[in-house]
Amino acid sequence: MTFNPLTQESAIQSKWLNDGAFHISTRDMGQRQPYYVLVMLPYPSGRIHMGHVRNYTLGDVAARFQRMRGKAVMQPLGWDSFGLPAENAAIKNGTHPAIWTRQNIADMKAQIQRLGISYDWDREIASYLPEYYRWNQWLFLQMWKRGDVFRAMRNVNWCEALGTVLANEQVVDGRDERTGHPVVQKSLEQYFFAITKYADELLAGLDKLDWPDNVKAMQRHWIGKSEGARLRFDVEGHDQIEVFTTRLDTLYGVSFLALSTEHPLIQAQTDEDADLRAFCARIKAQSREERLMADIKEGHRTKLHAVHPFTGELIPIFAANYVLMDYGTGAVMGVPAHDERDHEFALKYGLSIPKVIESDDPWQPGILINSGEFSGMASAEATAAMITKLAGRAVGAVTFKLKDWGLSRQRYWGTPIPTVHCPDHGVQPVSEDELPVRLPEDVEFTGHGPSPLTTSKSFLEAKCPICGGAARRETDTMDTFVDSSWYFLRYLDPKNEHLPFDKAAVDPWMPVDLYIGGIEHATMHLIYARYFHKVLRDLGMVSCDEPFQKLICQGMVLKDGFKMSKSKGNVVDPDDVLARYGADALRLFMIFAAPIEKELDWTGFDGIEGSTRFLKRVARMVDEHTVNAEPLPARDQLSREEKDLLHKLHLTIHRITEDLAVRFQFNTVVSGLMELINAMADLPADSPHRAPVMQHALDAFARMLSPVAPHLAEQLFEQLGGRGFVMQAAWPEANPSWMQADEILVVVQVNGKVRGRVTLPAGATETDRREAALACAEVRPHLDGKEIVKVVLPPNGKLVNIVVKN
RNA sequence: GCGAAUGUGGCGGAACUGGUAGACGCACUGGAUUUAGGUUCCAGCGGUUCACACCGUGCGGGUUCGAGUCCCGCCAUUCGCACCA
Repeated sequence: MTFNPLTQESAIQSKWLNDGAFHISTRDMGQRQPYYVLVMLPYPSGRIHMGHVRNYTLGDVAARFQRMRGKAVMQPLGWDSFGLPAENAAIKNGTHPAIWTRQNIADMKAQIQRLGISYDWDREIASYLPEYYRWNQWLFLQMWKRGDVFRAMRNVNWCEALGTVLANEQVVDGRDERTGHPVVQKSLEQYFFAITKYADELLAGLDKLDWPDNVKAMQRHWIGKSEGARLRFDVEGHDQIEVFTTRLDTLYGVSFLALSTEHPLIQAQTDEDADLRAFCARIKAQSREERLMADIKEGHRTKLHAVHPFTGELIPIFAANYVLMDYGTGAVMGVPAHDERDHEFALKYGLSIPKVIESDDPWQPGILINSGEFSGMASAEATAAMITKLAGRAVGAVTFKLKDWGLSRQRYWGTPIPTVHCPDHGVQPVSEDELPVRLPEDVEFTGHGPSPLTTSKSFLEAKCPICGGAARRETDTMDTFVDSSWYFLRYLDPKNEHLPFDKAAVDPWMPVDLYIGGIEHATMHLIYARYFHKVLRDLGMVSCDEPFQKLICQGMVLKDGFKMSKSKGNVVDPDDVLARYGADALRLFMIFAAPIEKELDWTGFDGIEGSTRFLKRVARMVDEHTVNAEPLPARDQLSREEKDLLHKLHLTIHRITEDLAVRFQFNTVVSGLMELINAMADLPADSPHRAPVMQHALDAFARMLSPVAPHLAEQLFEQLGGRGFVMQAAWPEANPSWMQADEILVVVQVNGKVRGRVTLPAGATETDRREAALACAEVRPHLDGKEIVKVVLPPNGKLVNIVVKN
């Protein structure tokens, strides 16, 4: 049979689908161990790109390999199908987001199916469907009951001209990216998940995960745990100010307090201090980028003074642009001698810089000086002593950079937040039996303007669950990160009409054994999903602590060194490649061309031509082979070349198995297969037991090819007389006795330089090796006239190093 | 600035516990087959050199019988964070 992927691949795909070969359920798990392979929930943009192809191929190689090794493999796919692009498309084309989304999903699904990925499509989910998002709402209500949801004010990007809120990516240089209308910060009351309650556990849990170190480092940094103390200063004529500091030991070095411009005390002062008011207004007007770019510390001296708790000295209070309201207490004690930022600030405003720590590095802890009774103590000791002495005015405290998760979006295309606003009872959750709160259909997409939800009469009218009176339905929708924070659990029980999922359905499969996706989700998605999982655990809905045991982050697919993008015009469409070369060649290239975690450069079609060449060569070799049912002859009857080939075969089985199961180094799986084919091609045509030896080798080869190039592997397996699907056949086992060669090549070095090679029987002793090495003809000239100091014989038996001196 | 990672032929990369550096592939060169192109097959392919030999894994040092691999100090690139008190 010729190699003709374009016609054969779809036929094989149909056979798999008709046979239900990708289906899995807890019931038919039986004695098999579970293996859950997951790829990150894709956004249905309508077209797959090479990044998807790489991602899905990597997952499928793992899934198909584990299936052949006898695992019960769970590999689902679904759609992250809420979000802004659908609304933008609706504005542009006048198509309802649901129609656009449904069509995109259908298109992308067809493309993915042409790749031959072994997804169990019966588990497909889509977050835009009420059957899915009702459970977002249900989970929100459970979290509301537990106090995991709260409402608070937060700044949003507000465009007055359009009367709407914009996402960060819609704001460029302080203006709406389309219309150019100015955008300002406006405070709105919004919903938050109290993720900081779990900050400590989210940090500690990282240690147990088999994740890339850089991702763990990014999460640790994001959580940003910082240990120190909170300390209250008295303020003349006002309430106390609380500061957070990690260096309470420097307290005698305080020469000013710096407060955020948004700090309540500063805000209160703006009424009577016009200059301060102007300063705060100017700082507020600066965009985030401007503040970062400027990189200059600015402050404004208020008329207020704090009192030093030990010395009673008066300390000036400043409003300063470098103090953030949403970290710590929004106020810092300025210690110019021992903090770089405070130092810069003090120099600018002519403040004193008293030195109170003796240390090699002024910014680091050391021994206290000029600090009253604490002088002479080490920093750590002094901190503890000061807390005691301050008698309740200071307490040890921990602060996190992690912020509570604001989930409100002022958008249409998302999960409606299931609450109502009652004039008498405030914000109330709707009752569970009212779910789902559906998105209304009677809406128009006019372009910019308020969310269509705010104009839908049918949607807005609701009843208060307390008094039954008229209430206004909440028009905020949920961040789409909510959808992707628990979807991997819904896959395990996708049709459940009573719960998001049944504990009994998810426990056998969780945690996910292998999660593959891009590094861009290192913080947000991967922290939110971990948080949700811990909440679900505390709700008694799952048993394990962490959702994703092993994580692999694939590198990007580039073209000529650049990220593929429409604007650069360097996009290679996977469909074009599929149409010319077929799925197997594309999959093979994706696996072979670079290590998983590195960038993969699509250098042109040369690479995939090479993959095709290899597959054709493989197909030809099987065509030229005559199927043979004889058992493999005993080892002592085989020729030297036959034994060499079988030796190579079993070494390769061992290596490929390790690379797939343990090392997750997939590119060398392909090079191993290539080496094996090269070795088979070298077997002489007149080799005495050629047919049974080749049968044995080709059979194992077809099985090992199957995860990477599953279509051709099916065809070859059938040609070789295999029964059923190769994808359901057993993975070959490396036979340890065949991994031992009869003869060993021993490298002979003189003073560490390779000078010769000798071949010895496998059972050669150290003495044999030493003698053979010293007798080796190529080595003799390097020994003549020299004194042999010693002969090193490493235990691996593959090398001899003769150390000589003149 | 802080943190992390990575530096190996023309290119992508391999070398698993310190033990033959450059597996495998791409590109390239020569040859065979072919009317020709393509395909396929054979051979070559780190540098200097006729050769012997020497040099060679970012640079400089160290440990070792032996270093791409371990240690110290630089340099470069990439990524992440970036006033986090």
